[in-house]
Amino acid sequence: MAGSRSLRQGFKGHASRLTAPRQAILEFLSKSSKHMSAKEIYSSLHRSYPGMGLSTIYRTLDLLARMGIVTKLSLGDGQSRYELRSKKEEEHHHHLICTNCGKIINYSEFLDEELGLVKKTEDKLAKKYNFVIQDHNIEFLGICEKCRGK
Amino acid sequence: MAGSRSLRQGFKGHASRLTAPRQAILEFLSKSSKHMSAKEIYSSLHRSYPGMGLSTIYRTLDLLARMGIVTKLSLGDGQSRYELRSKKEEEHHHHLICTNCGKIINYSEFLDEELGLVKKTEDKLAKKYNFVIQDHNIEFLGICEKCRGK
DNA sequence: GTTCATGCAAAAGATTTGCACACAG
DNA sequence: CTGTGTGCAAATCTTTTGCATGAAC
Repeated sequence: MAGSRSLRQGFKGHASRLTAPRQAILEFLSKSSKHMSAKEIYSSLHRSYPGMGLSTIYRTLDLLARMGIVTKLSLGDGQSRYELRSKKEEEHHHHLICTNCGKIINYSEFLDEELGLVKKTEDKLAKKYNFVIQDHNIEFLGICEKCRGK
Repeated sequence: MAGSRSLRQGFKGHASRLTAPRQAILEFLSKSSKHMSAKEIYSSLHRSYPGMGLSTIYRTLDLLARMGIVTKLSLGDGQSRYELRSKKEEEHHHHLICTNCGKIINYSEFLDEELGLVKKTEDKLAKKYNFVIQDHNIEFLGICEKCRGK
Protein backbone atom coordinates (compact mmCIF):
# COMPACT_ATOMS: atom_id res chain seq x y z
CA MET A 1 0.00 0.00 0.00
CA ALA A 2 1.16 3.52 -0.77
CA GLY A 3 1.06 4.72 2.78
CA SER A 4 2.93 2.00 4.60
CA ARG A 5 6.40 2.88 3.50
CA SER A 6 5.95 6.54 4.37
CA LEU A 7 4.25 5.66 7.61
CA ARG A 8 7.14 3.53 8.71
CA GLN A 9 9.63 6.23 7.97
CA GLY A 10 7.69 8.39 10.39
CA PHE A 11 6.76 12.00 10.23
CA LYS A 12 8.99 14.96 10.97
CA GLY A 13 10.91 13.16 13.63
CA HIS A 14 7.75 12.07 15.38
CA ALA A 15 7.32 8.40 15.64
CA SER A 16 4.56 6.97 13.55
CA ARG A 17 3.83 3.34 13.95
CA LEU A 18 1.77 1.49 11.47
CA THR A 19 -0.73 0.20 13.99
CA ALA A 20 -3.82 -1.85 13.39
CA PRO A 21 -6.28 1.07 13.55
CA ARG A 22 -4.14 3.10 11.21
CA GLN A 23 -3.90 0.23 8.77
CA ALA A 24 -7.63 -0.22 8.92
CA ILE A 25 -8.24 3.43 8.14
CA LEU A 26 -5.76 3.46 5.28
CA GLU A 27 -7.21 0.31 3.85
CA PHE A 28 -10.69 1.66 4.13
CA LEU A 29 -9.75 4.87 2.36
CA SER A 30 -8.04 2.96 -0.40
CA LYS A 31 -11.18 0.93 -1.01
CA SER A 32 -13.73 3.70 -0.76
CA SER A 33 -14.61 5.52 -3.93
CA LYS A 34 -15.85 8.77 -2.50
CA HIS A 35 -14.38 11.24 -0.06
CA MET A 36 -15.36 10.04 3.36
CA SER A 37 -16.17 11.95 6.52
CA ALA A 38 -14.74 10.90 9.86
CA LYS A 39 -18.16 9.71 10.91
CA GLU A 40 -18.56 7.56 7.82
CA ILE A 41 -15.19 5.97 8.35
CA TYR A 42 -16.05 5.39 11.96
CA SER A 43 -19.40 3.76 11.21
CA SER A 44 -17.99 1.50 8.53
CA LEU A 45 -14.98 0.43 10.52
CA HIS A 46 -17.00 -0.17 13.61
CA ARG A 47 -18.42 -3.41 12.26
CA SER A 48 -15.09 -5.09 11.71
CA TYR A 49 -13.33 -3.16 14.45
CA PRO A 50 -15.75 -2.53 17.31
CA GLY A 51 -13.36 -0.98 19.75
CA MET A 52 -12.17 1.91 17.63
CA GLY A 53 -12.94 5.39 18.91
CA LEU A 54 -13.81 8.44 16.89
CA SER A 55 -10.85 10.35 18.25
CA THR A 56 -8.49 7.78 16.83
CA ILE A 57 -10.03 8.37 13.44
CA TYR A 58 -9.53 12.10 13.74
CA ARG A 59 -6.01 11.78 15.06
CA THR A 60 -5.06 9.36 12.34
CA LEU A 61 -6.60 11.45 9.59
CA ASP A 62 -4.80 14.49 10.90
CA LEU A 63 -1.53 12.60 10.97
CA LEU A 64 -2.01 11.25 7.49
CA ALA A 65 -2.94 14.68 6.20
CA ARG A 66 0.18 16.23 7.69
CA MET A 67 2.20 13.43 6.16
CA GLY A 68 0.69 14.23 2.81
CA ILE A 69 -0.89 10.82 2.40
CA VAL A 70 -4.42 12.05 2.72
CA THR A 71 -6.16 15.18 1.49
CA LYS A 72 -8.68 17.01 3.62
CA LEU A 73 -11.57 18.59 1.76
CA SER A 74 -14.10 21.19 2.87
CA LEU A 75 -17.13 20.88 0.70
CA GLY A 76 -19.45 23.11 2.63
CA ASP A 77 -21.65 20.70 4.54
CA GLY A 78 -20.11 21.38 7.91
CA GLN A 79 -17.86 18.38 8.04
CA SER A 80 -14.47 17.62 6.57
CA ARG A 81 -13.96 14.85 4.08
CA TYR A 82 -10.85 12.89 3.39
CA GLU A 83 -9.41 10.96 0.51
CA LEU A 84 -6.15 9.23 -0.25
CA ARG A 85 -3.87 11.54 -2.11
CA SER A 86 -2.51 8.74 -4.28
CA LYS A 87 -6.02 7.95 -5.30
CA LYS A 88 -6.61 11.57 -6.00
CA GLU A 89 -3.64 11.64 -8.28
CA GLU A 90 -4.64 8.48 -10.09
CA GLU A 91 -8.22 9.45 -10.47
CA HIS A 92 -7.94 13.16 -10.26
CA HIS A 93 -11.27 14.87 -10.34
CA HIS A 94 -13.05 18.08 -9.61
CA HIS A 95 -16.43 18.60 -8.03
CA LEU A 96 -19.90 19.52 -9.11
CA ILE A 97 -22.09 20.24 -6.12
CA CYS A 98 -25.81 20.75 -5.78
CA THR A 99 -26.33 23.60 -3.36
CA ASN A 100 -29.82 22.41 -2.62
CA CYS A 101 -29.48 18.74 -1.73
CA GLY A 102 -25.71 18.58 -1.27
CA LYS A 103 -25.19 15.92 -3.90
CA ILE A 104 -21.61 15.79 -5.07
CA ILE A 105 -20.54 14.62 -8.49
CA ASN A 106 -16.89 13.93 -9.17
CA TYR A 107 -16.17 14.70 -12.76
CA SER A 108 -12.96 13.93 -14.49
CA GLU A 109 -13.90 14.06 -18.13
CA PHE A 110 -13.10 17.68 -18.89
CA LEU A 111 -9.89 17.84 -16.95
CA ASP A 112 -7.30 17.84 -19.67
CA GLU A 113 -7.70 21.44 -20.65
CA GLU A 114 -8.43 22.46 -17.10
CA LEU A 115 -5.20 20.98 -15.86
CA GLY A 116 -3.13 22.77 -18.45
CA LEU A 117 -4.45 26.08 -17.32
CA VAL A 118 -4.14 25.09 -13.69
CA LYS A 119 -0.45 24.44 -14.15
CA LYS A 120 0.06 27.79 -15.79
CA THR A 121 -1.82 29.59 -13.07
CA GLU A 122 0.08 27.72 -10.40
CA ASP A 123 3.34 28.93 -11.82
CA LYS A 124 2.25 32.51 -11.94
CA LEU A 125 0.82 32.44 -8.44
CA ALA A 126 3.87 30.72 -7.06
CA LYS A 127 6.10 33.38 -8.51
CA LYS A 128 4.03 36.36 -7.57
CA TYR A 129 3.09 35.35 -4.03
CA ASN A 130 6.08 33.22 -3.18
CA PHE A 131 4.00 30.16 -2.50
CA VAL A 132 4.92 26.53 -2.91
CA ILE A 133 1.73 25.21 -4.42
CA GLN A 134 0.78 21.68 -3.56
CA ASP A 135 -2.77 21.21 -4.60
CA HIS A 136 -5.84 22.79 -6.03
CA ASN A 137 -9.53 22.57 -5.68
CA ILE A 138 -12.05 23.38 -8.35
CA GLU A 139 -15.75 23.16 -7.77
CA PHE A 140 -18.86 24.22 -9.57
CA LEU A 141 -22.00 24.96 -7.60
CA GLY A 142 -25.51 24.71 -8.90
CA ILE A 143 -28.84 22.94 -8.80
CA CYS A 144 -29.17 19.35 -9.90
CA GLU A 145 -31.88 18.01 -12.16
CA LYS A 146 -33.82 16.40 -9.34
CA CYS A 147 -33.94 19.51 -7.18
CA ARG A 148 -34.86 21.66 -10.11
CA GLY A 149 -37.85 19.46 -10.83
CA LYS A 150 -39.50 20.20 -7.52
CA MET B 1 -27.56 49.33 -1.63
CA ALA B 2 -27.82 46.28 -3.83
CA GLY B 3 -29.63 44.18 -1.29
CA SER B 4 -32.35 46.51 -0.18
CA ARG B 5 -34.51 46.26 -3.25
CA SER B 6 -34.32 42.48 -3.31
CA LEU B 7 -34.88 42.27 0.39
CA ARG B 8 -38.02 44.33 0.16
CA GLN B 9 -39.41 42.18 -2.59
CA GLY B 10 -39.06 39.26 -0.23
CA PHE B 11 -37.92 35.74 -0.76
CA LYS B 12 -39.92 32.94 -2.32
CA GLY B 13 -43.17 34.11 -0.84
CA HIS B 14 -41.69 34.35 2.62
CA ALA B 15 -41.77 37.76 4.09
CA SER B 16 -38.41 39.43 4.42
CA ARG B 17 -38.33 42.71 6.17
CA LEU B 18 -35.38 44.99 5.92
CA THR B 19 -34.92 45.34 9.65
CA ALA B 20 -32.22 47.20 11.48
CA PRO B 21 -30.04 44.14 12.24
CA ARG B 22 -30.27 42.99 8.64
CA GLN B 23 -29.34 46.41 7.38
CA ALA B 24 -26.40 46.48 9.75
CA ILE B 25 -25.15 43.11 8.50
CA LEU B 26 -25.55 44.05 4.86
CA GLU B 27 -23.80 47.33 5.41
CA PHE B 28 -21.00 45.65 7.26
CA LEU B 29 -20.50 43.12 4.48
CA SER B 30 -20.49 45.82 1.87
CA LYS B 31 -17.76 47.65 3.72
CA SER B 32 -15.59 44.70 4.59
CA SER B 33 -12.95 43.70 2.13
CA LYS B 34 -12.46 40.08 3.09
CA HIS B 35 -14.86 37.19 3.52
CA MET B 36 -16.09 37.36 7.07
CA SER B 37 -17.07 34.63 9.49
CA ALA B 38 -20.23 34.87 11.55
CA LYS B 39 -18.13 35.44 14.64
CA GLU B 40 -16.21 38.28 13.04
CA ILE B 41 -19.39 39.97 11.95
CA TYR B 42 -20.78 39.51 15.41
CA SER B 43 -17.76 40.99 17.15
CA SER B 44 -17.55 43.97 14.86
CA LEU B 45 -21.22 44.75 14.97
CA HIS B 46 -21.38 44.35 18.69
CA ARG B 47 -19.72 47.69 19.29
CA SER B 48 -22.25 49.75 17.41
CA TYR B 49 -25.11 47.36 18.04
CA PRO B 50 -24.74 45.78 21.48
CA GLY B 51 -27.98 43.87 21.60
CA MET B 52 -27.50 41.76 18.52
CA GLY B 53 -27.34 38.01 19.02
CA LEU B 54 -25.22 35.51 17.15
CA SER B 55 -28.27 33.60 16.03
CA THR B 56 -29.59 36.65 14.26
CA ILE B 57 -26.34 36.82 12.35
CA TYR B 58 -26.61 33.21 11.31
CA ARG B 59 -30.26 33.49 10.42
CA THR B 60 -29.68 36.61 8.41
CA LEU B 61 -26.69 35.18 6.58
CA ASP B 62 -28.66 32.08 5.76
CA LEU B 63 -31.52 34.16 4.48
CA LEU B 64 -29.25 36.33 2.39
CA ALA B 65 -27.49 33.29 1.00
CA ARG B 66 -30.75 31.68 -0.01
CA MET B 67 -31.75 34.95 -1.61
CA GLY B 68 -28.54 34.91 -3.57
CA ILE B 69 -27.33 38.18 -2.09
CA VAL B 70 -24.52 36.60 -0.16
CA THR B 71 -22.15 33.76 -0.96
CA LYS B 72 -21.17 31.21 1.64
CA LEU B 73 -17.63 29.89 1.42
CA SER B 74 -16.00 26.88 3.04
CA LEU B 75 -12.32 27.47 3.13
CA GLY B 76 -11.33 24.63 5.40
CA ASP B 77 -10.79 26.27 8.76
CA GLY B 78 -13.92 24.88 10.32
CA GLN B 79 -16.07 27.93 9.94
CA SER B 80 -18.07 29.34 7.07
CA ARG B 81 -17.28 32.67 5.56
CA TYR B 82 -19.58 35.04 3.78
CA GLU B 83 -19.27 37.77 1.23
CA LEU B 84 -21.64 39.94 -0.77
CA ARG B 85 -22.28 38.41 -4.12
CA SER B 86 -22.44 41.78 -5.82
CA LYS B 87 -19.02 42.48 -4.46
CA LYS B 88 -17.88 39.11 -5.65
CA GLU B 89 -19.06 39.89 -9.12
CA GLU B 90 -17.45 43.29 -9.17
CA GLU B 91 -14.20 42.10 -7.73
CA HIS B 92 -14.32 38.49 -8.66
CA HIS B 93 -11.41 36.57 -7.30
CA HIS B 94 -10.12 33.11 -6.55
CA HIS B 95 -8.20 31.93 -3.52
CA LEU B 96 -4.68 31.03 -2.65
CA ILE B 97 -4.52 29.39 0.76
CA CYS B 98 -1.62 28.50 3.00
CA THR B 99 -2.34 25.09 4.45
CA ASN B 100 0.03 25.76 7.32
CA CYS B 101 -1.07 29.10 8.77
CA GLY B 102 -4.42 29.43 7.03
CA LYS B 103 -3.57 32.73 5.38
CA ILE B 104 -5.86 33.45 2.44
CA ILE B 105 -4.89 35.55 -0.54
CA ASN B 106 -7.54 36.70 -2.97
CA TYR B 107 -6.06 36.92 -6.39
CA SER B 108 -7.75 38.39 -9.37
CA GLU B 109 -4.90 39.08 -11.74
CA PHE B 110 -4.89 35.88 -13.71
CA LEU B 111 -8.60 35.50 -14.02
CA ASP B 112 -9.24 36.37 -17.62
CA GLU B 113 -8.03 33.12 -19.07
CA GLU B 114 -9.34 31.18 -16.12
CA LEU B 115 -12.81 32.55 -16.57
CA GLY B 116 -12.90 31.68 -20.23
CA LEU B 117 -12.20 28.08 -19.47
CA VAL B 118 -14.59 28.11 -16.55
CA LYS B 119 -17.41 29.18 -18.83
CA LYS B 120 -16.64 26.41 -21.27
CA THR B 121 -16.46 23.81 -18.53
CA GLU B 122 -19.68 25.09 -17.01
CA ASP B 123 -21.48 24.56 -20.30
CA LYS B 124 -20.21 21.03 -20.67
CA LEU B 125 -21.01 20.07 -17.10
CA ALA B 126 -24.44 21.64 -17.30
CA LYS B 127 -25.24 19.65 -20.39
CA LYS B 128 -23.81 16.35 -19.24
CA TYR B 129 -25.12 16.33 -15.69
CA ASN B 130 -28.24 18.41 -16.17
CA PHE B 131 -27.18 21.01 -13.68
CA VAL B 132 -27.99 24.67 -13.60
CA ILE B 133 -24.64 26.08 -12.63
CA GLN B 134 -24.65 29.19 -10.50
CA ASP B 135 -21.19 29.63 -9.20
CA HIS B 136 -17.70 28.23 -8.98
CA ASN B 137 -14.88 28.09 -6.56
CA ILE B 138 -11.25 27.78 -7.46
CA GLU B 139 -8.55 27.55 -4.86
CA PHE B 140 -4.90 26.72 -4.80
CA LEU B 141 -3.37 25.23 -1.68
CA GLY B 142 0.24 25.51 -0.64
CA ILE B 143 2.75 26.91 1.78
CA CYS B 144 3.37 30.61 2.04
CA GLU B 145 6.75 32.27 2.14
CA LYS B 146 6.61 32.93 5.86
CA CYS B 147 5.75 29.36 6.81
CA ARG B 148 8.35 27.97 4.48
CA GLY B 149 11.02 30.02 6.18
CA LYS B 150 10.55 28.32 9.51
C1' DG C 1 -54.41 40.14 16.30
C1' DT C 2 -51.46 37.62 13.25
C1' DT C 3 -47.28 37.07 11.32
C1' DC C 4 -42.38 37.91 11.33
C1' DA C 5 -37.96 38.88 13.64
C1' DT C 6 -35.10 38.79 17.62
C1' DG C 7 -32.43 37.54 21.82
C1' DC C 8 -31.37 34.23 24.89
C1' DA C 9 -30.57 29.76 26.37
C1' DA C 10 -30.36 25.17 25.22
C1' DA C 11 -29.29 21.72 21.84
C1' DA C 12 -26.88 19.55 18.26
C1' DG C 13 -22.81 18.35 15.60
C1' DA C 14 -18.07 18.15 14.54
C1' DT C 15 -13.62 18.17 16.28
C1' DT C 16 -10.06 18.44 19.97
C1' DT C 17 -8.02 17.47 24.33
C1' DG C 18 -6.88 15.32 29.01
C1' DC C 19 -5.98 11.32 31.09
C1' DA C 20 -5.11 6.63 32.40
C1' DC C 21 -4.15 2.35 30.52
C1' DA C 22 -2.32 -0.90 26.89
C1' DC C 23 1.28 -2.15 24.06
C1' DA C 24 5.51 -2.25 21.25
C1' DG C 25 10.32 -1.68 21.09
C1' DC D 1 11.29 0.64 31.48
C1' DT D 2 10.00 4.37 28.12
C1' DG D 3 7.51 6.41 24.88
C1' DT D 4 3.69 6.04 21.58
C1' DG D 5 -1.10 5.04 20.52
C1' DT D 6 -5.69 4.30 22.07
C1' DG D 7 -10.44 4.61 24.07
C1' DC D 8 -13.31 7.12 26.75
C1' DA D 9 -15.20 11.16 28.64
C1' DA D 10 -15.11 15.86 28.89
C1' DA D 11 -14.28 20.16 26.74
C1' DT D 12 -14.51 23.36 22.67
C1' DC D 13 -16.26 25.49 18.91
C1' DT D 14 -19.51 26.42 15.31
C1' DT D 15 -24.09 26.37 13.94
C1' DT D 16 -29.06 25.36 14.73
C1' DT D 17 -33.33 25.33 17.24
C1' DG D 18 -37.14 26.26 20.76
C1' DC D 19 -39.39 29.54 22.99
C1' DA D 20 -41.20 33.82 24.77
C1' DT D 21 -41.18 38.64 23.88
C1' DG D 22 -41.66 42.62 20.96
C1' DA D 23 -42.37 44.92 16.50
C1' DA D 24 -44.57 45.41 11.99
C1' DC D 25 -48.38 45.19 9.19
